[in-house]
Amino acid sequence: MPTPTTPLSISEVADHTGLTVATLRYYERAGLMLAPIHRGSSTHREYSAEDVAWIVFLTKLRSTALPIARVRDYAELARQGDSSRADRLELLQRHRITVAGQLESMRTSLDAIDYKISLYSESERLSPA
Amino acid sequence: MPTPTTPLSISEVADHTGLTVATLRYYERAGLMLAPIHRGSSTHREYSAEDVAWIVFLTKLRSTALPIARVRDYAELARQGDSSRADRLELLQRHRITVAGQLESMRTSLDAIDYKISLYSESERLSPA
DNA sequence: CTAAAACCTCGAGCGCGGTTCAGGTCAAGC
DNA sequence: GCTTGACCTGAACCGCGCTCGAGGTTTTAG
Repeated sequence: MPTPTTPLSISEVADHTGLTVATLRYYERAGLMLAPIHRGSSTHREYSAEDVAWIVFLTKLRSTALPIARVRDYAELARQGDSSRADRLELLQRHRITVAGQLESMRTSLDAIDYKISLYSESERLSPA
Repeated sequence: MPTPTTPLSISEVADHTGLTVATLRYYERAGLMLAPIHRGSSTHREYSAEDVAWIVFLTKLRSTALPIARVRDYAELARQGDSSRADRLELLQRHRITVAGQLESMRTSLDAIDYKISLYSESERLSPA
């Protein structure tokens, strides 16, 4: 038997993911979900554990600055099933490279900022307030 | 004698910094420059070496996602001279902490993405195309 | 039964960070 | 001296990623 786990309301998912309910609805409209969110005998959304797991993962993609359009591409590929596996892998690998570059660039800039900070701290030491 | 070094035109600065001429003008209008760019016997901008050095540094601030409004704050402080040194240091240090957090969060998310990639690669290995 | 809280849709609005356009002025090469 | 390309200003416009508001329905607590 597959673990049933009672579905979550949109505000529960918001609490769990750190997104707002507005953002969750927006993401759905934007086609980022793997499947339309189930509505149980009402107009209210009921998120399954799988829905939530996907939202958590897509949030990680977003937090590494993957544009929403790319997340949608990924979701569309995923919806196409197994035949798209290679394409999905490639999308992630491409993104991995982009992120690595960003991290490196940020690290370099941070070094320059740290150097500037060290200059301030240095002259602070030499001529304290 | 202070190194005079012939001033640079806006497009030369653009080439040197990787910004566009439009962005350079936009930054100036937005109050990000330490001083208004000098105009030599014409309406054309003439960037000094100091101007360019500052633009390079502010670009590093921007590339670590410091909002333009904060860069302006920093520039305003710098214009106030020595009395603002402590405030400038604090601004940079605050930002430093923010960036460190961002880097850590990106790194964590990247790990999740790498894990996903490894899953794809793994099942690729088990059931190759 | 009722009132309040949570949910719904649709569409407009917003903040950020530039970018583009119109309509000129200026300067360097021929 | 004239053309051509770089430069100027001011203002409108854009893409992204949400966010908010209006107006209405549904669930839940008392």
